[in-house]
Amino acid sequence: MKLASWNINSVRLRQTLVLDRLEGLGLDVLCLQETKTEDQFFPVDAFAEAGWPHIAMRGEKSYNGVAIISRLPITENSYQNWTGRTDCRHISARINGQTIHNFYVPAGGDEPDRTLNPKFGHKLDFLDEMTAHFIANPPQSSILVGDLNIAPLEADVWSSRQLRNVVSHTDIEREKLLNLIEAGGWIDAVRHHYGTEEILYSWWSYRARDWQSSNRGRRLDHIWVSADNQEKIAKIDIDTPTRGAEKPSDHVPLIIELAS
DNA sequence: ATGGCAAATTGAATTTGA
Repeated sequence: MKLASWNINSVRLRQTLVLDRLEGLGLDVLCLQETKTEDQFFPVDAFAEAGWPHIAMRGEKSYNGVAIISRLPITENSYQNWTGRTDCRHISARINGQTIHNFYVPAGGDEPDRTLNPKFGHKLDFLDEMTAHFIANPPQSSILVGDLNIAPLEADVWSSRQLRNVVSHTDIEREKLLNLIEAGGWIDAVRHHYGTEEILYSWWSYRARDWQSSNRGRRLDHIWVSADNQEKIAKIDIDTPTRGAEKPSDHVPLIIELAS
């Protein structure tokens, strides 16, 4: 099974980009985050015509929104309202015997202090709930993907020292994400494939004059697999060139090929 | 350690992203 995860930053604005970049890759499943549209406006016909007729989505106006788009039938799907909100940050689907979780973890605002910044508290609570959930429900034949908005390792950011107090790379976030992987029973498939030293990014800010030459990236997007899937990881790709497309998303697609 | 940007909404300015 071949699966991609991509924070698309508006699926309606970039539906042509998605189809252009991903058609021809032989993808079975495409997981999108930040679709930024209500379900009634999701471009389902365009995906169906391109060969992905099965869609499980959860969107709202303006913000957030996730979708699992599949060539293969979706046998069941569900979602959870994490931290008691209905803000469309999670959907899961069962496809070809695998349970696929697609997450958009809160960005967390600017100030890394939950007493000053409720958004940071929301992010930490979200991670705590995810951890408790997967401890109580250990994943099996499962894949977890998404924009988790945390770059946990030194080699996940352009400067660990300069980003140590910047939301996405603070100690508490890094600890919570690594604990979620460990205690939650997940394998970081990207790091399993590339090792912990190689510098890897999945996001580059829109604000850089030249994203490529400044190259101040962060690995905020992730693909994890349950332990029973570890030996099936056949290939991992981070599609960096997509950041250089016309009207790009600030995130690039991550692709995993899992042997069946 | 940001920030030079971007998208969606509501109506040129605001919110959010990270």
